[in-house]
Amino acid sequence: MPKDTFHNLSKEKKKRIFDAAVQEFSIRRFSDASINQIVKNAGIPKGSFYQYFADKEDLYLYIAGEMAKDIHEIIEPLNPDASFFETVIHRAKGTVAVGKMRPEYSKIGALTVIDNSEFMLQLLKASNAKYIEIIERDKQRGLIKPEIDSDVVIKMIYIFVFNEYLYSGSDETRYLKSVENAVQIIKEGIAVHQD
Amino acid sequence: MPKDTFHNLSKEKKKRIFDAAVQEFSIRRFSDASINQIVKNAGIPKGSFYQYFADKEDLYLYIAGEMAKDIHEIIEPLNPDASFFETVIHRAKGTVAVGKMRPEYSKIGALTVIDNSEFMLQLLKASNAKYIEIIERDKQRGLIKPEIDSDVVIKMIYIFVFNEYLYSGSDETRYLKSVENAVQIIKEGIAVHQD
DNA sequence: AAATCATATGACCACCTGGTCATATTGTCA
DNA sequence: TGACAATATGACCAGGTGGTCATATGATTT
Repeated sequence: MPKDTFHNLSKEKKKRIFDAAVQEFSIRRFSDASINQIVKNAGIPKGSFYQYFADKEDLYLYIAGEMAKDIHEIIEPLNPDASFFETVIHRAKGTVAVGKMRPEYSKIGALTVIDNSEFMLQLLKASNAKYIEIIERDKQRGLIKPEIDSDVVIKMIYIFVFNEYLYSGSDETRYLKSVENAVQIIKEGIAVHQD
Repeated sequence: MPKDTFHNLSKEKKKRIFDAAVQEFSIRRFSDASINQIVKNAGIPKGSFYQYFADKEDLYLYIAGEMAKDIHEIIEPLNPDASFFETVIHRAKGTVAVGKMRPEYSKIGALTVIDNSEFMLQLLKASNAKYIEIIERDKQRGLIKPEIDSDVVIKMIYIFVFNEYLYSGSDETRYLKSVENAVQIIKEGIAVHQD
């Protein structure tokens, strides 16, 4: 977490640093993002950065936390009883909605998919855990075949959703259609069909 | 393509360069691979490298071509009439087989999935084209629902297969099981079910 | 042997990275 | 005002990158 010196900064300066970091992390994945670039964008001296944050990971976690708050406000709440499939579509729509208001946020998310650093792996594992829970819950509810490997499903969807976003550019319609197609296929594949 | 000076080299020297490149490309994705490291591994001067190849892309394409020849010999031939699903499973088994004889080859393949450079995008597009054809053919044969977006299917599988390989480490059993699970799900999702 | 051409070589270039640290500046309290 | 602590600063470091090029060596031809 950021050091005290950072929290003591003026709101304006904190925002400048936040914005600079967001910009950099939305262009380059975490592993490739440059601290030099961030301090240049933020207009702060290099030495000051290390006065505020321990290192790049420290900064990233802070940024991720702040983004999560913003995103939470942008995305409309979803009925917690929604099925896994509904949840995924909702998430994709959320990505698009966020992408409209904060294009960088969605890009930062998408770039996680092509970062295989140990740091990112841990982060993603934690982040996907709640979706695994939803799948397991839907198995209990008889919505998803019990023999399905939830880990495989999550990975397929997570990886696809973000890869597709990464490469769709700004064509949101195409993106949502792709995701819906993918979800439809997986739904057919894992749902319990009532005859 | 490599310059004449490269082709004029002794077999031994060519092999040394090939091996060094394979080693580097199996550790770092194309974008991150270091020419400096390659010339060091190969024991050739930096200047000589540029005597042989125009740049890193030139080298990569050469390596990919040579690898393709080797792989073709390792993987047992598949009945060209095999369904798309059989083809994918066959490919995954091929990846494992290659991984046993030439572990670096499979790693190089897997690393393509986390490289979003323009160069790699073009390469993958070309490489996935033949699978798209197979899907389209299977639609004609009544094996796959005609409304399915073959592009989406290919991406889902390609991305999953290589991501999974990247993170499965050396656990081949787990890897093949994951792929089979994924293929099964997608098969359920896109196949025409005969009742 | 001399001249010509192909190739080999590594020092060098500009530019980047993450990180450090002595020094300068500012704020706070006595 | 003086003393002390907190913070700001950017020059600097070691190590990396892709790429160049003058020079040296070797092979061929005249």
